[in-house]
Amino acid sequence: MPRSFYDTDPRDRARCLLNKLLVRDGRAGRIVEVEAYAGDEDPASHAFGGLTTRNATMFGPPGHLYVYRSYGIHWCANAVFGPESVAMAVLLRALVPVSGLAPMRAARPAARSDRDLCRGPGRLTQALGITGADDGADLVTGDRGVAIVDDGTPSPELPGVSARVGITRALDRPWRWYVTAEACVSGPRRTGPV
DNA sequence: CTTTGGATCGTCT
DNA sequence: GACGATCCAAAGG
Repeated sequence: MPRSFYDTDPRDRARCLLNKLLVRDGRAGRIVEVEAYAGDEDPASHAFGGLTTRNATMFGPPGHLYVYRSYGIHWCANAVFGPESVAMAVLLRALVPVSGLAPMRAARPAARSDRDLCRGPGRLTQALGITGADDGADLVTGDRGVAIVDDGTPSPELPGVSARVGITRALDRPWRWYVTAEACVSGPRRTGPV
């Protein structure tokens, strides 16, 4: 994806990431669930309240990877959106495994089936081997082996839409999008289509 | 299938 | 000193 793809408001463009590929060295998965976080306008965003050491990558140029530690245990991966100094991002919540299944299984012995390899934000980073060391990687150039690429598969015309998962504030904002009827979408219950 | 509780630690108050 | 943009195993229907 070109840099310009990311240099805009993720609330308008996050759904365009659906069906794109997240690639990590020999492993790849199709993005089927995303959430937009709108910086200082969004009480649920890590950037709400301004620049800190943790969220600094979100304030940088678009098209980079923002990785943070969740609940002290897991890593979660975002694509940074919007111009420099504007801290917006899209959380990648689920993938359909496409290639490199063997190393994914090795990285996630707890997964009972391939469906669970990348179903959830903490799980997909574990399956692809993404950690805090990858924070700041350039998704456009793939300078550190992580990239988002378009293989020609179009995004769904009518993605599912819902409130974001796992947050306690700004629950009224419908900024989660997913591929309807896709078994690898996360959550105990999948919300219905639009 | 659903619910529940524990793990674990960097970050910000 | 509290609290997460979570996951997993265990237990009950």
